[in-house]
Amino acid sequence: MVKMADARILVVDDEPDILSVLVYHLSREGYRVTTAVNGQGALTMADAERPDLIILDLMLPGMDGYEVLQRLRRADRTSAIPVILLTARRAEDERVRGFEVGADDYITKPFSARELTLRVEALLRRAKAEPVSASRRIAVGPVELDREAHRAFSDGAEVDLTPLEYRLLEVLLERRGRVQSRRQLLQAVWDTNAAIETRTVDMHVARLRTKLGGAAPLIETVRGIGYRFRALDK
Amino acid sequence: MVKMADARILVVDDEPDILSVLVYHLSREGYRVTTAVNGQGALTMADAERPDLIILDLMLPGMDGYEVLQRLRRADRTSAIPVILLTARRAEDERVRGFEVGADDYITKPFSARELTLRVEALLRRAKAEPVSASRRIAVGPVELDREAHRAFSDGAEVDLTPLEYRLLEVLLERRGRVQSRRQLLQAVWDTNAAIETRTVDMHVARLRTKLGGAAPLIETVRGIGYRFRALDK
DNA sequence: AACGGTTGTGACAAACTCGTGACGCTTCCC
DNA sequence: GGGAAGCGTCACGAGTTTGTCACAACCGTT
Repeated sequence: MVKMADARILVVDDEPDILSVLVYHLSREGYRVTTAVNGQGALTMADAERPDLIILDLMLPGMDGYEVLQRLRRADRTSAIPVILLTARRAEDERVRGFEVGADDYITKPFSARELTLRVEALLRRAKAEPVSASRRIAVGPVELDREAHRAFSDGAEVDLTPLEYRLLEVLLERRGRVQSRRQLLQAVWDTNAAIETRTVDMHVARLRTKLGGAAPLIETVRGIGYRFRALDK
Repeated sequence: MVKMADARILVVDDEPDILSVLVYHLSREGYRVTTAVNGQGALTMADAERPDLIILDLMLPGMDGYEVLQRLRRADRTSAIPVILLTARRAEDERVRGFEVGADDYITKPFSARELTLRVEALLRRAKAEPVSASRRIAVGPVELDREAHRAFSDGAEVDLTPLEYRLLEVLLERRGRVQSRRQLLQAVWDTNAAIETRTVDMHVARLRTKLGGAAPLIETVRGIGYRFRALDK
């Protein structure tokens, strides 16, 4: 496995104890760690340092974690940086909201050093694997999309998709590996804040699954959250 | 030395290890690499993607490399793409057969990264020296256009086209394989930002289809988007 | 002015797409 | 174990998109 050390990680937390624990473990793994103790600092740091990963506590004085995340995602320079949210709360809707705003992963306090480093490694690996393709062609596992030709392939064979199915697949592929809530998908695929039942997304996911075929479920269901295209990059 | 990066290369191999080695080295050189793991996928891909170069393993499950190559050479759209054959076998007659079928070069496993990139560069340079289109004649599948004489042929027989139909066909042929929205076609064929209904395009496409004849739909409809000219293997 | 050919548009039918209610199954939680 | 919530899937009808016909406007030529 490729060693991911040398990656730069920005840790954002206002509690000194937690901050130091995080810095300790991450440094030990060989990451270069920088810190911020509030939202404004986090944004400044993210923009200046362009870290490879951000670990962000939800509870911050002033601007809270959600807002930091939202601003990160809106800014061109930082919108692609993977973010792990950190929270003491376990509530389900916290998670949902986090994913909807664009978090890539989630850690609840208390956490073990092992859990931390595992998730960090996983995210860095994934980020490296996907060179953020706005390109002509997206390929993930057996599925491919030729955007110029507007064609989709599964296992090399062309798959006939309706316009909506095509867009849905495109969005899922672009955000492969990340959970997308039904609402996010609605927003991305139907673009407007259309008055459409979220259940409708299920229907189209089912249609896509059928058309793409294959034994392994390429589009995974994340119960209570939404869907995720399996990240199968080689 | 001219930098050849940005060229698109299709790599066809069923062994994951070899595939990833190839992809790694080629990506490193700046090429845009796509892959296929069997013959059928390779053909589909070659037709859709129109890579600048194909690296083709002889040993494939199902349809073997020779057959893939033969079919490539028979298809108008892909017949000019340089192909490098890849094989573990050293036998002389393998090489001979490969060249007879239309390979441009040959690499035996194991190979060094340097050998690979040298041959790729050489072939791309050669291919670039002879530009394909903007020429007097465009031929795609059964359809041919003689631009100097301003005449069109289908299956060898001349087709009588109106000026507008001719321009529309020309545009579609030049951008074959890519979807063109009705608006794009209007812009390209009627050039001005003419105040013309987009539905009018449909009408002319229908007229073209009728005149070009043939069972196979040469001009494909991409529902919700527009039209795309397609070349079919013979 | 008539004529033959070309081109744009409205109209309509056919084909296709897509949202939704319904229902049964699974998973989760108490 | 039982109920509730989440999810997969079927079927259907309204709505949209496309293929095609017919026709009128236009244009250069006779």
